[in-house]
Amino acid sequence: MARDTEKRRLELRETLTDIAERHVREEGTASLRARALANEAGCAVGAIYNVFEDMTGLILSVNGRTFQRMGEYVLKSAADKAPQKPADQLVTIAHAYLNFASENPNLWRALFDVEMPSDREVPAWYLDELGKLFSIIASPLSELNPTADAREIDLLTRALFSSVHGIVLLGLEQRISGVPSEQLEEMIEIVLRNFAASQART
Amino acid sequence: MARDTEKRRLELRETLTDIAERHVREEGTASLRARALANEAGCAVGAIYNVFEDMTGLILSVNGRTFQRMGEYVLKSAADKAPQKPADQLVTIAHAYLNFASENPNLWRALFDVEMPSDREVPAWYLDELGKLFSIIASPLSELNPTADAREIDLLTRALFSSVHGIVLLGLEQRISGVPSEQLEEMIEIVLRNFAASQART
DNA sequence: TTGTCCTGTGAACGATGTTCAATGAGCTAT
DNA sequence: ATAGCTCATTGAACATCGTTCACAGGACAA
Repeated sequence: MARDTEKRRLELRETLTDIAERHVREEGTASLRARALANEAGCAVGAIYNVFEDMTGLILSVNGRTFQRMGEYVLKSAADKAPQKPADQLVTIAHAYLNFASENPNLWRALFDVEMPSDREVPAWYLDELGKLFSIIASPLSELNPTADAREIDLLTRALFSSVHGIVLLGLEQRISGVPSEQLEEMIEIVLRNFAASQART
Repeated sequence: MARDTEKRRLELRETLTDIAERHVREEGTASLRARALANEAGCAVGAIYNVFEDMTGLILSVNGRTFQRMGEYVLKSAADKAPQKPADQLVTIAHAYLNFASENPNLWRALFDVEMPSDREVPAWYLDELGKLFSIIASPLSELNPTADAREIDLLTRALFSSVHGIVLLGLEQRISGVPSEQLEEMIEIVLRNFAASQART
């Protein structure tokens, strides 16, 4: 019996995540409604709270999938163009990140829009996924600068990721930056290549 | 009579903006309540809507002040250290931006958190203020690269601003990046100096 | 059949931003 | 001074929202 309900709940979790994912993709996180979800899933509103802690938990579940897909997408992009010089790898990775974000703007934005009540802690897998992204960047960086120790590489990784993230973020917010998306690739390339060039001189 | 009500409304606008600014500074945009504001201002809830289009309009009013103060702060920081070489100017400006953001995290975040209904347009002064920030950056950039045309400078400006913005953004979101704030200055400096060095070689 | 769990239910709750009929203050004309 | 009119202000009412929890009803053991 216990097994049975557990299975049913797992299915409901997945069904709800499916529906929520579609909504977020099409309309963004802000338009998620508990009642609409329950309707489409054919369950009661309360059922959502049997399976998720709250709406934020559901969004985190959607974000889990997005992180997964984004990681695969970036890795595949890098693999498809391998072998490349480290600087080119960085550009490839960053462009893949930009591409994923512009093709899935709402899902991508949801990754960073989650409003966490200060008491609630970020799930461990969330930081894990971010760590994976970082490690993809760290690899060509170490190659580019073999003498740097782990702490330096870590710092550079976060700096570069944040930079590219910022360009993508303000770039997709077209109402703020007004930058056409072709130029975003150029901007990313400028920052990364300038960085790589200086790094090589060291 | 018409003059009188206009004056009264202007005062209410300012009073409400005062109160809202304090709330945002202390608790963030998410904790703004129309009823609480009306209470503290000693007016009816409806009065808010006589003076602002909606809550978003009020937040925009707060953001106007923040933009103002931030612009002055950044300019003053640059002036205090003048004269500097272009690369040093860029670092000074970026550090000032970081400083302002970490000293006023909630107010700063509010600048970019405004959720605009897709139909409503961003106020012109909003883009103006951003333009001012950009021009502060563009100046040392032109000096650094005198042969670049306006379009190139514009691109570089947005790229650098977005990069620094990204570092500040993910840096202040300590639960995501976990980067101590001293290292943020270092990260910014790395990106900017590497950029400036490559630029100088051109 | 009866009794005992336990699970899913959905009406109810407490907030929220926003609206709009009603109030009343202040000005004008007599 | 008084009556009448205009219009800004009001705050109760409305529509929604996420979230809860007393309860109904099904599954299983005795």
